[in-house]
Amino acid sequence: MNIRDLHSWSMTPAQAIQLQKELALSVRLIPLGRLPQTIAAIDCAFSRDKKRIAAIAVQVCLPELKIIQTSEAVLDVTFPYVPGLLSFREAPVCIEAMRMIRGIPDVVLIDGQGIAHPRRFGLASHIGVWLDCPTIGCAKSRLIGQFERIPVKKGKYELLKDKNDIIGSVLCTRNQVKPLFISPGHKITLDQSIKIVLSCCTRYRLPDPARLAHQLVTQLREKL
DNA sequence: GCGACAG
DNA sequence: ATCTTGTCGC
Repeated sequence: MNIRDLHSWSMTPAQAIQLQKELALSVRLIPLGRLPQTIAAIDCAFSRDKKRIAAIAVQVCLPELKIIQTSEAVLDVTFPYVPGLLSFREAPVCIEAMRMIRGIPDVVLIDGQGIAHPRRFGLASHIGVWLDCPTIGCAKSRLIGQFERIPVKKGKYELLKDKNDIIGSVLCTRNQVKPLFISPGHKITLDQSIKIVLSCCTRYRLPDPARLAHQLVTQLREKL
């Protein structure tokens, strides 16, 4: 897919925080126009020496969830891991992997938070704004937000709130298994995000596309 | 000051 | 994320 640069990735954590506040203004939680026919998922892994980061993008079709194409990218790590600033570490390689994808998927699943973030601009939102396409944050654990009780029945969920905002949901994707933290990243609503993630869940905690991307990037990791 | 803290 | 063995349950 064609992608244009929005900004440099070289900056200090303090500058990164300021940039997130500015870019968060361009996040649009508008409903997805039509039912998604193709969905992509991206996952990252680090080289053994932790100096390089790799990403795999997997595109599948719905509702079959069959792989249409995959792509990969490897870059040098240039930013430390700081809670709240994950995109400055992982977004560059994720974007590069998406650049190698032919066509444009209807929605992209990201391993991290969407707006369920201190400045409402998690990894999924950053990638969504950069690519100007719908993204869903699909995290395995919580960054911020409160919720009532942990759902344990597949398909059930609790709203994730921060102050007076509903920033996402705690979604059970498989019976009796630790829930996922779903939040819209860009150009999609929370309700649609939940439904789409569930439409990708067959027999595992992670939605199939995300699981596939994780398996593939883990293999790629060994060849680094 | 103390704990929490995506990947 | 990464390291790291066995073990409980469907």
